[in-house]
Amino acid sequence: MPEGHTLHRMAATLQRSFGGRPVRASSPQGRFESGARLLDRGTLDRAEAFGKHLFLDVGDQVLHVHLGLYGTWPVSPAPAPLPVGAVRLRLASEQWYADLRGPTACDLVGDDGRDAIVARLGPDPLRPDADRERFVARVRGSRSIVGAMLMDQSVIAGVGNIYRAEVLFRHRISPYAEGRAVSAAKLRAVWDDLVVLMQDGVRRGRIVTVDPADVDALAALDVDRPASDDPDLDGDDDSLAMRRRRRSTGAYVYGRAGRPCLRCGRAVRMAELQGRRLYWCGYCQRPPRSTRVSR
DNA sequence: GAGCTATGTAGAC
DNA sequence: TCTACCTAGCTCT
Repeated sequence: MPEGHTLHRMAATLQRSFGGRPVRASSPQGRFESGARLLDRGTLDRAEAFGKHLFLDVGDQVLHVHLGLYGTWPVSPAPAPLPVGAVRLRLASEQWYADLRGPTACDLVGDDGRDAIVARLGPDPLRPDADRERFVARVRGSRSIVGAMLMDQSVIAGVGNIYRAEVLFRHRISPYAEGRAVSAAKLRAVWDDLVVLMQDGVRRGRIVTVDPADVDALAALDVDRPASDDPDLDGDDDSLAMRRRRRSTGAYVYGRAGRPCLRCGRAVRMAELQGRRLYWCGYCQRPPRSTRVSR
């Protein structure tokens, strides 16, 4: 779930639900008991995200949360039920409660700790104070491949595996192109696109990278077999069988290994890069002649 | 219900 | 480079 848009949305939700009032804090799991005691009955002054990091100012404490791969922190209407499973931190008010589960980080870091974390991060496309040119200069000044740089949080904060794959496809950039080989104009276009896509992700609460004009064509590509092959598929489009068949991920290339590229029809490729799965179209995103390597 | 996988990162080696 | 973190949605049986 959590790329940068998730954290920005979460910050806004926490601010809206708990902001300006004292909160009750507890650690039903016990692993954050001392921290929760320091937060308890403090007022949430501000919740904000930098990249994939979330910071809450509660009283004189600064809470730092990173959800990692599978952390969650949904806000639900009170009354809070008895905690189920490993709830690292529960925030509660008369109207709302929020159970934090499975985070990579949940610590009290203070202002200095927050500054140190933020200083490690590159510009975040979702923050109005972000410096696009810092991102462009960093990529242009490197021989690292752009597919790796987009996942490097010190280069650009908040982008994860889905936005990486999709934005590179949208701009027909090979993930294996060296940063210095990508033009500044293209990198500015990538940044501007990420701003739009990620803002949209904050609004919707999910990642949508396929242009409306392409949605139907892509969904058609991702139906496993034509409906005529199977009498069970008769009926409306929302039949269970149809939904099971429709494998569309809502992405151009992410999660579509082996399926046809919408633009050229060739199979979308997948490779492991730094322990993460990388998806791209080997034809639409082929590197420029001068830098081409066999892949 | 079991098993697999994932939008991530830090620390050990 | 490998592993821990230890959730939740999906697929398979």
